[in-house]
Amino acid sequence: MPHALGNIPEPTVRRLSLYLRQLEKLESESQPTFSSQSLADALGLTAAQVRKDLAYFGQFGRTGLGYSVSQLVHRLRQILGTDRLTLAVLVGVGNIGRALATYEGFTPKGFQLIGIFDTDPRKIGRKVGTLTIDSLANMAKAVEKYGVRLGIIAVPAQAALQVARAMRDSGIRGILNFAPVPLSHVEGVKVRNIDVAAELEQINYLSSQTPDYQSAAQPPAAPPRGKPRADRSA
Amino acid sequence: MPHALGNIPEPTVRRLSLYLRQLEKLESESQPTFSSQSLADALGLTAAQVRKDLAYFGQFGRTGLGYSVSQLVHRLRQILGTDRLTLAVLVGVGNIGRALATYEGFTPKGFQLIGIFDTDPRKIGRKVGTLTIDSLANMAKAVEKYGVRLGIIAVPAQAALQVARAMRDSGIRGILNFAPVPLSHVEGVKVRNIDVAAELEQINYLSSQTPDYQSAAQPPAAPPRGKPRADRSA
DNA sequence: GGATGTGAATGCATTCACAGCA
DNA sequence: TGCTGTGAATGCATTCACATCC
Repeated sequence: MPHALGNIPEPTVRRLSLYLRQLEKLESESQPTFSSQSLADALGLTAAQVRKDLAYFGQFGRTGLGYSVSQLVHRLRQILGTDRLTLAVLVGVGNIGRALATYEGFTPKGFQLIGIFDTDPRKIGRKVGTLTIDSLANMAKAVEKYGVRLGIIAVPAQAALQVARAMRDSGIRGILNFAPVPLSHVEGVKVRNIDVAAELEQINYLSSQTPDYQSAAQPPAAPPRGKPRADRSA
Repeated sequence: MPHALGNIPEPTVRRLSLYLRQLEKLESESQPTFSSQSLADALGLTAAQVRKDLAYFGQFGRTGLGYSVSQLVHRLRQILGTDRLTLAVLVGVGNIGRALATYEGFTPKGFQLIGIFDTDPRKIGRKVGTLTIDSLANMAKAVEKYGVRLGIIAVPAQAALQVARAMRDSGIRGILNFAPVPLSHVEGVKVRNIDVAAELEQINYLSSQTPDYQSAAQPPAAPPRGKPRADRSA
């Protein structure tokens, strides 16, 4: 049986995207197979972790031989839902919204932005890339009409919650939120928050905890002997 | 003793930013104190978790009374290093880079972009916001001169690793990476990756695992009785 | 009564270590 | 020999539950 799925730990799911990236690279280099060790090395993880992650959704490797790149690419795309086109809308065409609206990275990954919305009357009607900014009031209609699954929020903080609910109520299933308010607990829709300022705070904290790389001009204080430790931050 | 610090779990650090956000909001509403419960509710976490997190760096609450908003805001800023100005540079002025260069969210959080760099000769010399795009070759000089701590990478995937190393070698301590390559294991510098396409994949996966909110017009299948569960995604 | 701080218990994710297969 | 798949062991983070104090 092709494994139950359904119960994969979140950290694993997060790594699947990384695996897919790396395997696509191998595919473009015509590498037919890979080992858990080689993939782990490329990403700074451990081989056991890679194996466990992949084993969650079936037995793909061949003992002694490794995994087939193309097979895994196929399966990972299936799991992440990028083997077919997924539609998305964007709300909020400010700085970040504009950048996202013209981002070329979506299409090759199986996502397509089919509508961009704002409430500012001065913006409505303007073109951004190939899309024309529409009134937020028309979002629900578009979502229903095209069966849009994902929403991207790039509005100011105070408007975010309201937009998130509107998206959910119109049938959207998942939200990527760039507004600096955590929307994780909005009921009925999966949200992931990207907060640039908060990320900077994190790095600022982390980097103040570690010694200066410069001052260790010598090989940076030989790692305290032991198996490679995976770095959690990713 | 004001607690050892130095050993705070990463998930906790990530939440500190959220706490700070929320407390700044309370401060602007002139709320003098808060309880672990109220903060937890606002963010979709549990009270015990908030208490544990805060207890990592001292005893701030008063039994029976709660915590002082202003005291905690002060301390959190200290910990996250946003009580003083932190300088950053940006490399790669494409779509996303341009948006970040004009993002107004940095300053109020204690970060300041002091230089933007690119390798494209057609871009060098152009102004973006208040800054003028400079040649990447001049980055190291600027970093040393001003003691810049943080770097933001917004270049194409294949250039990212090289830029990261250049940043590290010039003395930068932490990197926020928007290029779709994981740089987590670059030695000598703390990296956090933001990969928009990967985040969409995550949401796409997660949202395909849960039932449709619409079709559950009834109270969505009464949560299987139990204490509130914190949502990990944040 | 209300709310903190914290050991103890639980629950998960990671790592180990090895059997098994090509 | 090389490398997977996986139970067992470890290591952490979360949650519980309660002593403690205003």
